[in-house]
Amino acid sequence: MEGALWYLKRCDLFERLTPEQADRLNRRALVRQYKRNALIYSPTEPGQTVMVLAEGRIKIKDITPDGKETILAFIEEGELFGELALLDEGARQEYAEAAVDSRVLVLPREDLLWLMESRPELALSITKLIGLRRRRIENRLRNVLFLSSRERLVRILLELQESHGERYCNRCEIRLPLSHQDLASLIGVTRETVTVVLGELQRDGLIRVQRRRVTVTDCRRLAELGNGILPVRAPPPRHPTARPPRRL
Amino acid sequence: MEGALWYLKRCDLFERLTPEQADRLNRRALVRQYKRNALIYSPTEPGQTVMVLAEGRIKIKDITPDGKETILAFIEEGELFGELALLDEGARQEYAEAAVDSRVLVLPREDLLWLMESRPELALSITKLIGLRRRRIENRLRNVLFLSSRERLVRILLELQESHGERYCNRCEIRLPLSHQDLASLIGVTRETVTVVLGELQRDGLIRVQRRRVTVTDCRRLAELGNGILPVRAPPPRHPTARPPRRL
DNA sequence: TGGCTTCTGTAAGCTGGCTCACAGACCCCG
DNA sequence: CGGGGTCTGTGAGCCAGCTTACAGAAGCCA
Repeated sequence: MEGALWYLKRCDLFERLTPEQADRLNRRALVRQYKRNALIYSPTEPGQTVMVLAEGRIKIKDITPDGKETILAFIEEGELFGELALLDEGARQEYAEAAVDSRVLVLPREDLLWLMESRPELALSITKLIGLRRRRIENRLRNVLFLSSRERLVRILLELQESHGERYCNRCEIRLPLSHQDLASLIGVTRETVTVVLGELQRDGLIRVQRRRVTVTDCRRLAELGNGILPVRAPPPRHPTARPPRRL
Repeated sequence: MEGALWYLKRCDLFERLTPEQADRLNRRALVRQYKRNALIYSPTEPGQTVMVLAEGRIKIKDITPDGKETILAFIEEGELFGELALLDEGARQEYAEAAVDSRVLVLPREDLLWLMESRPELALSITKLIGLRRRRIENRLRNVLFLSSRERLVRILLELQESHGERYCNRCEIRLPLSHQDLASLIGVTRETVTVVLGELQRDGLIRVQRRRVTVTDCRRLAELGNGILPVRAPPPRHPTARPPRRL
């Protein structure tokens, strides 16, 4: 019962609450645990709560009736999610699932709305959060509309590196379990296409691909590719006379 | 100079301002006029103002370096736009242009931020606005990823009818000048594809197409198409023995 | 009122990415 | 430690929508 507060305080949004505010949230918040792949909420469920990720990683996604999946976002520790429940109690329109074992703080929307009323600067922060995510989605839309699968893949890797990467000099580990299918769902292509393009990028020495794990091995060059500084090369001839260079 | 206030009051967001609030806005707001196709702001410009459309129609769009265009939204009279300037003074990332001759109320972001601080319920309304538009974009993304050009066109027509339509029973005029290119930019296909599909829909008696003008002539059936109640038919055989039925 | 520009209509041919179909690698759990 | 899921790799064939290329219609303005 006091765990909630402890987690809350670690989230930038909820620094410096007054004692009453902290107390109310502490009384009303819940901490929940989810195993990898467990469902946290689903699209038809009315949004009555907003969540903060205390520990783990969350995948926000959507699935069509015929089983095709889009991933809208991955949530990092300390981030808010399910925040559109603040707009109204309508259906969530998306799934949230634990990408790894996770611990989640659940806040009733009324309490957060109440808090926003009493703390305008917090309300503004949340507005900004929603707006920034909107910009991100708008960008995704642009990418889907205008870029080839290769370019989209490069950009999503850059984006993931930015928000979920651990940087060492010119290399960067993406701290998310990422299957080819996940990447495909992020950029709107098939798994097979991702497999091929990842293979090419690896051959070019830009990234290292392991099972459900991607490491950017040349951040600089990848960024240049993504920004159109380097032309995004067409795939190399598929059957060169010599063996393609191996890279471990 | 007192025009500003008059326009403001007609916008739901700004009802019931206190005299001081009204006064401050009135002093700081500007009214600007734009001719059809005039540019209101552009992507690289830092966002220092938020706007309310007093009269006319605004097109929010984006263009790639090689000239391909997406339309993100059309703005109706009384609606807010350029609202992401509230997040930060970063680049706007989009164009706003007058779709017809328009009159726009320009509010410095600081004043609106100040107003949001002093009126939590207005801050919340703006948050909702941003959030609702985010949902709309998320939907667009889903559509682009998962639907055929035909289905996307049907859905965008339904959406436009909802937000910009004038309804008479089972028919509905879309009160926007809409070229085939515009529709193409809304759903992410080429103009030629739109021309063909519009032709089919017209032949099926669902819509009526005139120059830069679309009328839904059978709202009910169109809605059923869009919701997957009716199967979204493949195009009819292109060269039937008999002439295709003419409809005026 | 005539010329220019924008918008619409049509069609032939091409192609990036999808579908389908396996095969082998890896991993977790019993 | 073995067997069934899950993930990755590859390739042949297909197809929706793009590209390219015109042509006529409709509005605009000089």
